[in-house]
Amino acid sequence: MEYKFREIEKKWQEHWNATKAYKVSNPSTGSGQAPLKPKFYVLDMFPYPSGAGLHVGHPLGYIASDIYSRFKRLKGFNVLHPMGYDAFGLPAEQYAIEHGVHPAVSTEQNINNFRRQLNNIGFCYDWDREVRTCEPGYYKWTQWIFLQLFNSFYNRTSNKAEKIDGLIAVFEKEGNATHPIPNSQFAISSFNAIEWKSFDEKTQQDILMQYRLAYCGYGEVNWCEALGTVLANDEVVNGVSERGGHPVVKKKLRQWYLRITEYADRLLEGLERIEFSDSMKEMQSNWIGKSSGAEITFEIQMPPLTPPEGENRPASELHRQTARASTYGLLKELSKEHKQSPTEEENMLWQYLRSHKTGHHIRRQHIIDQYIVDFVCLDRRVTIEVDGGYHNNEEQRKYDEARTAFLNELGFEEMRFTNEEVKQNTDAVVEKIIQKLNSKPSVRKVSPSGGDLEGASLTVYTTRPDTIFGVDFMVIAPELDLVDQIKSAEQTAAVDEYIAYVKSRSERERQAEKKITGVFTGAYAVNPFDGREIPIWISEYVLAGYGTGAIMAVPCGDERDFKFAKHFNIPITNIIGKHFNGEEANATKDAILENSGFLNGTPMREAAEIVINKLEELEIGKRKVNYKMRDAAFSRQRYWGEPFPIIWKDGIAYPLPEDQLPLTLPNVESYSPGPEGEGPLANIPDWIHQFEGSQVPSFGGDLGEVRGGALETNTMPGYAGSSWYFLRYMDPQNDNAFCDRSVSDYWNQVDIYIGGTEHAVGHLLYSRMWTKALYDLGHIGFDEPFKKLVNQGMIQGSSRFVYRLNYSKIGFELPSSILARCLAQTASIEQPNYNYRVVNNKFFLFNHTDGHTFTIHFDEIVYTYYTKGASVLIDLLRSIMDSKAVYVSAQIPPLFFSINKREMSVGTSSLAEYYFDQLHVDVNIVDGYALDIEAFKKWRNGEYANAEFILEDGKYICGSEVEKMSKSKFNTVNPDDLVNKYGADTFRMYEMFLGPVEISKPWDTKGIEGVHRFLKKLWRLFYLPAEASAKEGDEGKAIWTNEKATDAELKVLHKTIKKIEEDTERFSFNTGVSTFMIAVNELSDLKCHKKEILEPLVIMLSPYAPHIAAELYAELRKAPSPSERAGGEVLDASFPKFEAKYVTESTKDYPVAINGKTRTELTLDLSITQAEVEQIVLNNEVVLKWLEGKQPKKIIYVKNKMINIVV
RNA sequence: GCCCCGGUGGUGGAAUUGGUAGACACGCAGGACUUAAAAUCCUGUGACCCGCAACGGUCGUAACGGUUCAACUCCGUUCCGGGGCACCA
Repeated sequence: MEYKFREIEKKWQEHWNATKAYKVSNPSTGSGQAPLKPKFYVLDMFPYPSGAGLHVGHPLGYIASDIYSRFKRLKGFNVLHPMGYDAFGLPAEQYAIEHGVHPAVSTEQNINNFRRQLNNIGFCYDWDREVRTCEPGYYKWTQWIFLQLFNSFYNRTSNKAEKIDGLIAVFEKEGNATHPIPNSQFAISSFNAIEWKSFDEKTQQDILMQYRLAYCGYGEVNWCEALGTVLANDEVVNGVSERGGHPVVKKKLRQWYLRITEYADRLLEGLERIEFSDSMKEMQSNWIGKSSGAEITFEIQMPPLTPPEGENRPASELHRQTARASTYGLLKELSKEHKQSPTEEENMLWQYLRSHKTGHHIRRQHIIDQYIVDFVCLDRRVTIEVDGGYHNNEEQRKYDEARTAFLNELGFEEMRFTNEEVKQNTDAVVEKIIQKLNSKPSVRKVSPSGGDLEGASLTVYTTRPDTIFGVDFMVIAPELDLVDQIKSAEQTAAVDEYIAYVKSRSERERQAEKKITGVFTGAYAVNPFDGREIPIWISEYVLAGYGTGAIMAVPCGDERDFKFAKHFNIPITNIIGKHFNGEEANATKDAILENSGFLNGTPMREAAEIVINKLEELEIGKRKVNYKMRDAAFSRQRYWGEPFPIIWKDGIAYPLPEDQLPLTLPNVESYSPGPEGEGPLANIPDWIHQFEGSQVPSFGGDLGEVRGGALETNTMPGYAGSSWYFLRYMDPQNDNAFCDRSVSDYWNQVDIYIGGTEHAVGHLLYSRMWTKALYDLGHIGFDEPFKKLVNQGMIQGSSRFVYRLNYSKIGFELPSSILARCLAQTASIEQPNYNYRVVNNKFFLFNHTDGHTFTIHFDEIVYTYYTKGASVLIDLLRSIMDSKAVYVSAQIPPLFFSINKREMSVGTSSLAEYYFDQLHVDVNIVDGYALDIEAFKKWRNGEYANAEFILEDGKYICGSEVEKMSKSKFNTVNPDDLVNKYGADTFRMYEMFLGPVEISKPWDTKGIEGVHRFLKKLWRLFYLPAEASAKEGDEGKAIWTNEKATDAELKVLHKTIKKIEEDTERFSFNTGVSTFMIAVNELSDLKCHKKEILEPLVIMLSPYAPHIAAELYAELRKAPSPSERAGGEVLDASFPKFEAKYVTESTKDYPVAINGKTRTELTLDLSITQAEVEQIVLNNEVVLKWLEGKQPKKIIYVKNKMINIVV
């Protein structure tokens, strides 16, 4: 029998399909009996079913995981090894836009194609567990989990996600004192219980939105008006869209976010408990980017105020810091207390005065000199007091009068109200206040450009507060509103121009830019410690989203700041003495500080603490732990994604009740965005308003019911469905829960997760966060999804290029030189009778003295010269001249030059690059580097059917480059073709044989023959090859025997068992394959056809080459006598057991080195001692020769390794 | 620019913990079998040098430097390639 892989593979695939051989059952379902086997969960990263289908790069990881799954099954585990599709995504929508095919349709087709291709390769997936994120039965639960996140907040005290109802209860009892708002920029920072209750629903919900794990905010997107879409960063190149080159601008849109930042510490901590590679962990922790330092507030320089008499403080402090230094410390505490326990009346009034509601900025419990006032508007110099009953007594009145007088002196006018007034006539009181405020002149600081400087200050985050005296300039992100506020009149034009430039830049470009750019705003900040004025710049390298969007630049200690200072000639202060050489920055922490005011002489390492303490004491800064990671944007202005189960009414987001899920995606006619850049769903009013009129329960129950408003029109991003899919595989058909808790308790974490490093910081962080949130909320019992991660390298494509002469780039020079050369070669054209000149930069116009003229196109000159040669060109010209007829240039076919002919034809390589278009050509019509010209002419429906070629050595040699494997680069190799030609088993083993799973490498089909030969050689251990049969009818006879194996054969077997087991366990499949090859080579040499050896070999091989192994195993077991046949398939066999006794050796061939260089070999007993070794070695002929009579200094003997003699 | 990974014969790669660099395979060359081809088998194959030959020598893991009895492996610097950088998945 021959190795007929097609028959065998088809037979077994059908058999496994029919017998549901890969069906995996859950402990509590099915027949009910709990599996006795331990579980093992092997998972591949979720594929996106692209229209291009599977190429040979995809199955690399799938084959690895398949081998591992089958191996674990042989080892006695209940293995979960599912597959499904991350089916929502941009490409399908893009395809829909371009071809009008609904994404659901194209996605379905793509999936079917994927699945067919996967089945071809013989994977052991339990297809009953397949999931697709775009199916309502799946995204129902994506939406459900979103609602869990929406209805939760992160409790920083208990350090976990909790129901937001609990937070509301706390607010009602004690305000937010114990749960500060995560977003420090939010208008309301703190409130007490009374305040909370006095807020209207909108305000309350706005506040709660600041806590929710899934929340709504605003973010900038790349908006392309021409394409009518939001673009990804990598779709924007140099400020224009990659497709079409249309302008792209930043646009602020309402976006959903996930509050992943609250999990930053736990995501870091969790890394210690999972087996990811160190580099992967490093990438994640770099992404999270935890750092500690300080947030420092710098006042922005004001036009000088007249200081009160006798006061000698810097003007900059006077505006806001109105307290007297001597009593400030005491009053500060008192002020805080007052703020926390306001009287009822004060609180009532505050609700009307806060947040600029009066049109003025009002502060409460503010310290002015030695007094605390209830409210003050510093701008209009008005104080407001709400008096309680005790203000009626005489002593108090005197005190109040003195205080009023004193404040008047400082320029403040005082307003007094009684509690009763406030309580009974709040509106009138507020009205009075507003009138008063409006009537007073503003002492507001206005920047020269007209910007409002009231309260303007600059907060920076720094990890090096110790360098505060080395700050020579500030850099703020150009997009901060503050820039408009502070820019000076002179700098306005420059600033605006720069901002326009930055708006056109992607974030990536801004970070990667080597060129130093920036503009001075004209404003100055004031160093709080020495009053030094520091110029404020804007530059693209500071991003608004990082830290506070502003940095303090210390050029002597930071390379980037240093270069910036040098470039713009900003003087540099050296605070680190000899550590700074003026040539480059030095980020040392070892220096003793100089030029640093009160820090002079302090080591830097101690200074940071001192500065932070001082900042906190002066209330101009605070200790701060910062994360580079930002909250994850969780919405897309797209159609093909999960709709949000959210209804908007009056600016409040109401969650859809769970019984309304799934909220299904409607059909659309067009995929263009809504009028304001919203997603395409905005164009379907019927869908948006489907809950109009129906009642939607609102929050908490006690707020009553809300009549439905409009549905959210954004959709969820690609990572929504993929952040939790590994849970759905466990319980894919469950309609009552995303995954039954008992089921997830059984399958638990993914034991082995296989995928590429490109997901290092996206998917892997998001799914870790979702898992932690689901864990916190009690839905699952583990908080890390993936116990062990194996990285898979990319299989790159080796692209081939052809070089087409670009006629449109041919100017006057090249054809002229060709013409000149030809004409010079021959006198046969009567040159005196003809002259020629160039017309339209496209033609040569020939003039004969007799008046005859004709023109010939440059292209034809060039084409004729290169394809037919100089003499033909001359003949052509002459015949035109002779005929004296009107000449029309011929149609010129495309002309392709073999790679090495380009440069030779045009002179230099840069000219070659200019004149020739480099085009990708399908690698499948190139043999090595030589183009199959006939196939090329038929390629792309004969687009190049009439092409002509300039060859070298009779061949067209292509250019090549290693690139990502992609259909658009025509460098994909389809696994189907290879499976057809060599079989799935060969294909699987070859992919593994290419090299380590985790290494990227270009695909090359060449070596696949070797693997195929190996399988054929294996086959010949079982069946007599035709040519070896002694007599007719013997061909393909089974030749295995029941003879007892020899020691040598057993040694081969057990050596192989050990190595295969180790290699498979550590994912070293390439060495595994070569181990099989070695074993088969050795067994062939031994002429071993013994069942005792072959059966375990076949079992070991079955994870790698399941079809051939199944066939041989089945055949072995039914022959030679039927009585010996045992039941069971190779799938459920047991992995053979290694026995050391067959492979132990008593001697070893030791390499003997002199000074580290191996000179000879010695076979020594393993039990030999150092002294014996020395004796033997020193009597060895080769050793003696190398010693040249010298005494060895030392003899190193490492047992079972080597011997080294040091001379 | 920042972060991570990689670089070994003509090619893919092996060397698992610092211990004989190049396993296994492709390709190539030569040979056997054959009318021939395919298939199969055998031999050789890092570079250079010496030699009739056996044997032997020198160099060699991107480049340079260091640690060590010993470095592909550890450390430092540089170069090159790949991945990621927040709306590709």
